[in-house]
Amino acid sequence: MKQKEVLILCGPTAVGKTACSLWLAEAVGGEVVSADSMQLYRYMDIGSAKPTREERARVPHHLVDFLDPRAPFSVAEYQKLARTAIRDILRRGKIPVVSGGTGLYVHSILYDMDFTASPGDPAFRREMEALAEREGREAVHRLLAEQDPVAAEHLHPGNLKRIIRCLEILRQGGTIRPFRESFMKTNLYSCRVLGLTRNRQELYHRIDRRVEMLMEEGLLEEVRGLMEMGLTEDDISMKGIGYKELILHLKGTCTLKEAVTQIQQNTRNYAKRQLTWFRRYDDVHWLDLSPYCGEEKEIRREIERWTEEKGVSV
RNA sequence: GGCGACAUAGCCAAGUGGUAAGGCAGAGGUCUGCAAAACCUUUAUUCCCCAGUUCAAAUCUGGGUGUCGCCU
Repeated sequence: MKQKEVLILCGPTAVGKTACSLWLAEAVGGEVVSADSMQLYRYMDIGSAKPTREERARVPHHLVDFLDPRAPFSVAEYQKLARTAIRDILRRGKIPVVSGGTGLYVHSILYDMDFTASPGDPAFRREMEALAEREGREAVHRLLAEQDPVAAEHLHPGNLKRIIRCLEILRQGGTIRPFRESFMKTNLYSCRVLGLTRNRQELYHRIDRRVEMLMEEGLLEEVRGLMEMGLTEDDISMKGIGYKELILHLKGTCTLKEAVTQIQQNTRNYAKRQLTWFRRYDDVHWLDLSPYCGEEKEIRREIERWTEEKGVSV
């Protein structure tokens, strides 16, 4: 049986994923499948640091720039779309290169997560949120403890969102699997993971600089346009860093300078969380980009070396 | 030059005699349907310096240094 090879490229924001994903895809003759929860959306080109039209012309891209920012979306949907895209690419005899910084999205491809059992129930969620509002988060946590003590033990009472999700699953007759059990590798494909990282200080500098560049490219205008389309801070797409802060500024809550500083801060915090997420996988091959300052050829060679080592070829 | 206020962690700060709150940043972590989300843990052997009072001082006293404000 022919092995179904899938390459995964992960790493924090601003580490240099886009450039590397292109080199990687070009090196193996692959196609990029994005695992980024913001680049999904149309009209959000600047703030999500989407690959440019030219970059997308070099290599076919999937799951980028196709979703209306007003549409509801979730991992469950992503998993379905990503697996379909991967299947199609494999069918055409090409190698899928999953590239992205959204840990949960990557996880939904890497691991056997099953979302089909219990769909989301907005009414129930609102009801539970109201309960938490009235009687505190502990009350909701207690509710979970009554129904599934083991799950409750694994969740901190403060983590309302996930407690509600557990209650939702139980209510629909589902069961909550012990947390560690979900870490079984999917046998859908054989995955190889390349993780990009950088010296922390350097990464933070790159982030600060990039946010300034996004502003120069017209992020404020982009956000203004989205607001004119009717988007508000309540839309999922507008929870994205760069969008939520500028909406506040446009609504007069803070100065532009404050908003930009906040974007930089939030992006740095986000990058740290991404690293935390990806570090827990022990089968990641880490590539530290810091030593190659400005030496793109060197990085490209490193990536090619990795694909050769792994015996990946078209 | 005179008068006054202030000096506590990288930053903002609470604390007026009883053994250094809190927030932010930083670091580490959690993760099965909003994940660029949500949540958790952690960070000052010491309060500008020196001397004194006291069983006990970030807190009181004296001196020094620095910063800010006002006046000439």
